[in-house]
Amino acid sequence: MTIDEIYKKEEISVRSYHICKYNKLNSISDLKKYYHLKKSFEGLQNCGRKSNEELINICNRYQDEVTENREIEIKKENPLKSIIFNLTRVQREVINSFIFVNTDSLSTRSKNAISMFLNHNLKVKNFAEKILLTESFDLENIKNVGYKCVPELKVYISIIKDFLLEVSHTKDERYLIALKNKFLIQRTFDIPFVPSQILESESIFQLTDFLLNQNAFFDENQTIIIKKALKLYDNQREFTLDEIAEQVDLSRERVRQIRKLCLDKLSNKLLFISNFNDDLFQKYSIDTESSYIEIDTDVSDKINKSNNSNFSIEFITFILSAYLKDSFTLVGNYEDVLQPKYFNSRNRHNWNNFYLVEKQLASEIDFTALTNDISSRICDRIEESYSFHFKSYLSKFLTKGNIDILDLLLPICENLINSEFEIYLDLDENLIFKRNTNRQAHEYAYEALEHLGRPSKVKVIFEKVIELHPNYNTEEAKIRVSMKRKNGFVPIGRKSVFGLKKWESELENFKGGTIRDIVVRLQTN
DNA sequence: AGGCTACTCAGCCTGGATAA
DNA sequence: TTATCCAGGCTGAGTAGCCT
Repeated sequence: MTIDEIYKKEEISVRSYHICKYNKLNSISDLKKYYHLKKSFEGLQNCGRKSNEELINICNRYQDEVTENREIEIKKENPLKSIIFNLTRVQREVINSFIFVNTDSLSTRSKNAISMFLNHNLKVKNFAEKILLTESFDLENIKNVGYKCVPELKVYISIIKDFLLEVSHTKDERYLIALKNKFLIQRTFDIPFVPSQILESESIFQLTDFLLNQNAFFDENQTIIIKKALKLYDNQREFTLDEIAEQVDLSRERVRQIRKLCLDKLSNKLLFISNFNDDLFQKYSIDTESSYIEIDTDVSDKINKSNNSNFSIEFITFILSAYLKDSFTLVGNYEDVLQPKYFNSRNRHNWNNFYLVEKQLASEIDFTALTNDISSRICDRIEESYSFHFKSYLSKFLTKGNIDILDLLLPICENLINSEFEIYLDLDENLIFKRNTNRQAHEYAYEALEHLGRPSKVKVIFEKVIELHPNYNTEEAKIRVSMKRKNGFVPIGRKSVFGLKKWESELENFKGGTIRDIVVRLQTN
């Protein structure tokens, strides 16, 4: 209680009041301290016997309160210390993630300042040691914190302190987690009401949907932009940047920048959902113990149906990757996959899909190098189909040379190349690169002659070509001119008869060449 | 004063689609 | 097969306003 309050209650005289003010004894505890030290107020200027009695009286009257206050002060200090050091692992984790998310939602300036102050260690122990338990702690002394940041950071610290105290009261994990969810959602995103259905179901998809629609992850414009520019929903219309720009009244370029900005932040924002404890296996038969998770239309339908959502397979996979961040790696480029119109495949593979691969397993192989290699092979001109054994090919991309792991990786990689490149292994597990150049006329003629098996007239060869390839659009003249020596043909005589060069060595009694050639040969023999 | 953020603009590049 | 158009990407320069 302050001296002004005492004076207002008319418990002390004007003289005593002035004595207190003049000597900076502004509260009862100040009076008490002074009295405790000097045992009398008479040493103060203007203080006579009457004022002294009055002030001593006040000290005695409010003694209980003072000692109470002191007790509270002691209680406040010591317990917090012991509370923090006695937290269980779950409690610490809960608080850690709370601090992390709260820090992340600060303004850039405050965030940078506070994480610099904490040496980028946002764990509760460090936070408490540097801020809550340091008596001399003063926000304004933190580098880069100015008067604008102070109120924001004050709220930030008090939220964390409140949360810490609340968490310390209970050890029931389920309760803790529900409490954290509610705290987190309400405080982090400033959302006053969270439907209990979301907290109870603990569905990460419902939560994502809710937070997106509440503009919790991004502000209103940003949310509009990512909803239209990213492939978040099933069967959604693709908008051009110009269309979106018109809706949010910004330039096309700015929309692109915001989209990039949000996309870069999206997975970080989604980390929030890992606070939930969703039972993916029971609900959707997603086995989080397996080495590879594939979301097909069946699973996505199931998810959308039970959550009343309409997420695309790609975004569902993305959400899952955030949720399962500790045990799974998201293989695939998120810009490629989530931005339908995005195309940046300068010298690299442009991904169609995401793949959720168990973390350990994913670290064994360089998926990027693998896809880039296949991609560059496909982009090259392939004059002739070729193939090699897939398993030994894969071993080139192992990061730790752990050959034993290949059996586990093979089905994953096979699936990956099927959907990324539409190329398939044959029965002997060979990877086949099919010819990608147009077949030329002479090749058709060659094939036809091989079928005919003996030197034939152009007309016959042409008919054979048409018989073998009814859809091939060509003419007799084109076939005739294509049959050059360099392409492996030999003309025989002057009657438009052609054979294959290779027959000269394979067949007896076969000698190709023009009449002149034949005469020259006979003469030299 | 100087840093940071949000934003715009111009210029140039690329790949895909389509017309010639 | 080649030329052209178009959407979209990247980059650097620059502005305004706010904050420390």
